[in-house]
Amino acid sequence: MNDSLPDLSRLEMISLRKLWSLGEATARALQEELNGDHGYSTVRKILERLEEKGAVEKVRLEGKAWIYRSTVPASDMIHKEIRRLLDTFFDGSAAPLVAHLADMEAISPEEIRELEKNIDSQPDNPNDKDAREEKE
Amino acid sequence: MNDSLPDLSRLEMISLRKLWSLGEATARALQEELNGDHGYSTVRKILERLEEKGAVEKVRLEGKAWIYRSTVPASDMIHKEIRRLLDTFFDGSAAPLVAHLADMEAISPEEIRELEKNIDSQPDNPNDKDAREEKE
DNA sequence: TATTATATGCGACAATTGTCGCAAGTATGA
DNA sequence: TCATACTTGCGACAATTGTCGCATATAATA
Repeated sequence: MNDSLPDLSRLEMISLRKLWSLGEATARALQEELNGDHGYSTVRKILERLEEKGAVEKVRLEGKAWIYRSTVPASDMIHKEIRRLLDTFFDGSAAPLVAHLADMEAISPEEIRELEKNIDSQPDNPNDKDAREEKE
Repeated sequence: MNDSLPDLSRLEMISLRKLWSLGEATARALQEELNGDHGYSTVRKILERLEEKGAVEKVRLEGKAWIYRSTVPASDMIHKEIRRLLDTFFDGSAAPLVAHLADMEAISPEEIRELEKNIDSQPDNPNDKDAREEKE
C-alpha cells in the first residue's frame, strides 16, 4: 500500500540500499561503505536529503555523530523500482524481463518457459498507471 | 560489448522506448504516443537531447517535420538498465530479483527455486565478491 | 499568391542532483 | 584545561532534467 514511497535519485537509492545492509550507520560509516566513491560532505548531503524525503531518520547519537536508519521497507522500495523498470520497458509485464534475464545470464530455457507461463497467467499487469496491488 | 551506451534520464528512457516501438516517429507522433503527458516543446527538447547523447538520429523529413529513429539497440540498453538495478539492489546477482518478481507476481515457488539454482551457478558476478543478504 | 497551420532553432528557467567548503560545536586525550 | 580530531549546520555551485515560449521558416490551401 506504500504508494507514497519517495522518488529517489540514483545515488540516493544506492545509499539507502547500503543503509539496509548496514542496519544503521553514521555518515562516516556509510561513506566508507560506498568505497570512498563519494566525498564525506557529499554523503552527508545525500543523507540529509534522504531525511527530507522521509526515507531515512536520525536514530540517535553515537558520540558526536548521528546514526541514520532507513524508514522505508527495502522490499517495498525494490518492488517499486522493479515496477518502474517493467513499466518503462515492457508495458508492465514481467515475462519479457525474465526473457532478458535469461539472455543475460543464460538460464536454462525450459524453466524460463514455465516461469513465463506463470507470469503471463497472472491478472496483475494492466498496461500500467496504477495497478498497485499487494499483500504483505 | 557496448558499454558506451549513453546515460539517459527517466523521461529520455521512456521516450526512447516509445521510439523502439514505433520504429521511427516525428516529435508530434512521439508526443501523442506519450499520451499527451508532456508538452510538444518538451518532447522536442527530449529528442534534441537524445540526439546530442547519440541515442537517436534524424532520419529524414516527412513534409516539414523531422523523423527520428533510435540508434541504440533496445536489448543493449535494456540489459544495461537491468544490470543497474541488479547492481544497485542485489550486488549484481539475478536470483534475488527473481525472488522479488515471484513475490510480486506470485509465480510458483518450485520453478523459482530451480531458476535460482541456475542463475547462481552462472559466472555472472565479477567485481563483487559480495555477501548474500536481505530478503525480509 | 496570401493565409494559415505547423515545424524548427534556440533560449530561458526552475527544480533536482552530485559535489564541496567552512565556521562553529563537541568529545577525548595529553 | 587545551589542543586535536572529527561533527554538524549551512551555504554554494555547476550540471542535469523537465518544461516552455517565441521568432522564424515552410508546407498546405483558400
